[in-house]
Amino acid sequence: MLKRTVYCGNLRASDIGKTVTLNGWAHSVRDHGGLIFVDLRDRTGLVQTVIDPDAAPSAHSVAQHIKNETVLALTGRVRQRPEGTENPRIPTGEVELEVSDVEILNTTKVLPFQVDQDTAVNEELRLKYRYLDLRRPAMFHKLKLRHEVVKRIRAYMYEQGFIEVETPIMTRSTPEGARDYLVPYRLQPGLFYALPQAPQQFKQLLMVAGVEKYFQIAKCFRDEAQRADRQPEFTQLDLEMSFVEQEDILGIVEGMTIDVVEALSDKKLIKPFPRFTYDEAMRRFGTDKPDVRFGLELVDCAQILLGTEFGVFKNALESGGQVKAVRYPGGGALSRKEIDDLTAIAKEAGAKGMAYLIVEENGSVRSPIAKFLSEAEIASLLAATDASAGDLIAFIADTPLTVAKALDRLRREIGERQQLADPNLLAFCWIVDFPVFEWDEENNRWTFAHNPFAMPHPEHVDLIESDPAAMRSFCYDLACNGSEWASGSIRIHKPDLQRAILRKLGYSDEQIDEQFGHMLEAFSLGAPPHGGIAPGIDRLITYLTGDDNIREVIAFPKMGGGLDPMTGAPSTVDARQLEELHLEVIYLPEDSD
RNA sequence: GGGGGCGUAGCUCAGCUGGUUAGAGCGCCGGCCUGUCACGCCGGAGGUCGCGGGUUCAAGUCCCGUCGUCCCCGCCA
Repeated sequence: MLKRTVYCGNLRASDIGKTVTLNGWAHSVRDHGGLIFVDLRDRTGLVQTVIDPDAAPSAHSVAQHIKNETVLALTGRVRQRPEGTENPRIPTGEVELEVSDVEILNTTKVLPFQVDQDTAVNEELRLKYRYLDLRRPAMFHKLKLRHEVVKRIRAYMYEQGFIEVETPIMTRSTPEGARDYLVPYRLQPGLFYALPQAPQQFKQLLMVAGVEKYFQIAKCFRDEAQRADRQPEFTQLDLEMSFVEQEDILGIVEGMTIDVVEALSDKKLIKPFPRFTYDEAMRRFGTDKPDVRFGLELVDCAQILLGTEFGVFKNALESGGQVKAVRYPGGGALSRKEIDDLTAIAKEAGAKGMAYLIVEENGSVRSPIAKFLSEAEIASLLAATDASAGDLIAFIADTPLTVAKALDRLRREIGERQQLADPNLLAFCWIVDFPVFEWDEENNRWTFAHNPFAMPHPEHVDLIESDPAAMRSFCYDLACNGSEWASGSIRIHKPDLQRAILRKLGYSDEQIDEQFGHMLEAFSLGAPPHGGIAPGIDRLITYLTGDDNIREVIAFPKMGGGLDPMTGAPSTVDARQLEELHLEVIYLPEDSD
């Protein structure tokens, strides 16, 4: 085999005159009957090669069999392209390879789809032939970018004194959180390992072990329904530090994020990252992961509507609810149907309806609810929402949670429709001081709002019996453009407090000892104060590439049901395997659910 | 579990209010072509219109069911 002496994409005018060998794939072939042009591609890029029947007759006869994606070794002399035939669209466009020897290393059948074009291809087909999909330069660049990001993150973490430690993939199932993937235990019937949803307990135990600064590029597994930004297995930068406070963790992650984004992309950042408490984010944006690339903050109308006669608003306020509004710039031009669509979005979020005011060009107001409101109320509402001619103001009156949810949806919808968000901006922002508990209406019990290991604010610890909902913790999320990308907390490091929190979550002491005993014991054996965070690597890459689907930045992702059309996983297994694992598959009748 | 979109040639798609033999571009096969770069020109092959049922003189088109996939809700410490 003719072995490569240089990569295709690296050839430049400075190489003119050199005899080189290239290895790669035929990206496109242009056979003129006489001259044959082959654009040869390797992972660095393309270079044009020319096979001349007069200069190299034997090479030419072999080259006639070259088709797209034929695997080649080409030897020849690098030369300047004839004047007027340079290709300024590719970096190697000044030169070409004058081929003297052609070796066909492998041929190809008809391709399931063309790799030399950027036209959209059905995703299932791309995933079935992912190795072909990844040959496309745009896909390779994503793999490469991901590599650069992880490399840069590692360098940053090493520089900061972190130690990289691997934690087990086969571990113990945890009762809370997402559904676990289970691995049957062969040596004893009925026992299972679980794949980790995160290395949470291990990293805390590494702090007890005195590692002090730990990180890992960690695979995590959650058996939950997929979304565009969720895969059953995904990757996090998992980190934990001892003898630190919240500020130390935020500083490390903010510094790392800025370093990576500025080194590896052209995206703009807001520095320093804005910070909101959870309560403030909910009040101003209706969500704990706001897209702060645009304004349109929620406006609380309670003060204005204190004495209102409008039943819907009045009832909401009197029953402890809220009336809040969001401005839709230019929304006055919406048709009746478009307003109905907007209302449907609010209803899908749980709202009973959506009231609105439209400001006409002459300053008058058009609205189904105008007749229920006084002129003073309308004037105050317009002033409070900063409304101007052509705007629509959408109102939601309901419980605080529903108001927040509905207006968050509306705000995002408006932002998207009006293209208010700068696509070149990565607006990271911190959300801090999450609640410790939230009330689970469905199951009539307290559940944790963030994670069960988060340290409550010390001044709130006494509220655990009197007002658990008011307790706040040293929990923090880092959001970006409306999605969550990192989540962490300062942890509880004393057994008594951890036990008290778990009790409040409804665990009996027996259950606590059974499921968390090893943690509590560790905390009683000299656990240092510690905390950590875990940013999502896959999502970070999509921020940098602009992809809206996480599958685009994962080499071998899974489809919706967790299926891999390339390998056919998941698959059935031999009866003998099942027997060894003490498992029996039971097929329930169709309608048994 | 629920809602919505999509499913026509190897790939990407068009196919109107149902009406001759279901089309285009790319790819593939054959021929021509010595400066192209998505080379060009000529010719050709290739379709159970996802699957099943129904309405109709007639279904890619309308209806019902079903399967696959994508997005969203639920779910996701």
